[in-house]
Amino acid sequence: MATHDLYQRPGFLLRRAHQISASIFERACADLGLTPAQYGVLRVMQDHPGIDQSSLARALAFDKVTVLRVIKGLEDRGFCQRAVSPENRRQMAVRLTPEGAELLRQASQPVQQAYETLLSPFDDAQREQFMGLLLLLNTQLDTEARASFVPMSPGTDPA
Amino acid sequence: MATHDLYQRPGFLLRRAHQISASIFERACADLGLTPAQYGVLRVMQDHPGIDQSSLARALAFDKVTVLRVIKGLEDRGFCQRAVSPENRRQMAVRLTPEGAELLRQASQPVQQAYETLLSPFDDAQREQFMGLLLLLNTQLDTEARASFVPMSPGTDPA
DNA sequence: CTCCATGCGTTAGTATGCCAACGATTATTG
DNA sequence: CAATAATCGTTGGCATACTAACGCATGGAG
Repeated sequence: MATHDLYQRPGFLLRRAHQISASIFERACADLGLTPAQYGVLRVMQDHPGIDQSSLARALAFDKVTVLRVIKGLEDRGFCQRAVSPENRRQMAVRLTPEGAELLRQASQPVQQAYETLLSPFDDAQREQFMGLLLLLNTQLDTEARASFVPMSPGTDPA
Repeated sequence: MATHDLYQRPGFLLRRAHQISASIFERACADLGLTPAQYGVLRVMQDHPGIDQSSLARALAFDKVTVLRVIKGLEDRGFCQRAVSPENRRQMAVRLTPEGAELLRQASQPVQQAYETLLSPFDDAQREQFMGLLLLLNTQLDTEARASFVPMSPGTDPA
């Protein structure tokens, strides 16, 4: 009878939890005008300067169209640059501008605060449980996507 | 240093888990062309015939604009009807059509299947933990929203 | 009864997330 | 080398999700 109580369905609770999480993040970073997606994209750019857009999308399990739009928005605001890759003319190499790096520095504190707020209903043991279960669900059900992406592989993180 | 590993941030894991959950649901209900949001709206209509759009939105913690568009889409496909409430001309009373009720019957099996797939990485104890933690997070962090809505209150569910 | 605040539905705009399709480029394969 | 397949970026379209603002109806205050 799992279909009876709508509010106890895992899909419903997950959707709502994600909604709350995004809301907390956006409120914490409202001064910077930073959304969770934008933050994720900037973080990957920071760790992998010159990464191409499709690899960036795979790294975050985002759609490449979504990443394209997020990057364009960040570029318009001066936080990153795009240039055709010299190695492969199909690819656009993206990287942070100094302004983008500065934005990430300024975001560090509010992001940490959002993290604390989101997990505030839990004690330490529950936090560990929650993260572990989420990680298990993600790794077990995550077909392809980030599987092919190797973060921190040798030669991928210059500078 | 919680900001260091992007992939271990709860917000990232929640977003990804929600994404996976929605994907599983949509795949299971692909034949019916049913999304999680549409299913939720239909379920509330079933439980509360004649409910107005804003109350429906609060019941699901949806935005009322989102609910409006979902309902219009369902109306276009013949699964629900909208009519100005005789009691309050500001409100639109929505209810299932027989086709909508039939759709919900046909969805019952695939929805159950999606539920099973989503929780398949967990054993029974983990399922209970996971649901409990999600419920705790939602209830603790859910300001207003569904708080004002009383499902199954006397006089709210006419035949 | 009249003014005013509130609530509802709607429109418009922005941001995420998906799929399908296209041209361009690269890799593969015969 | 030439034909084919695969990949990348891009555009367009659809479905969520939010905010802001507006017209309209209702309820309450004076």
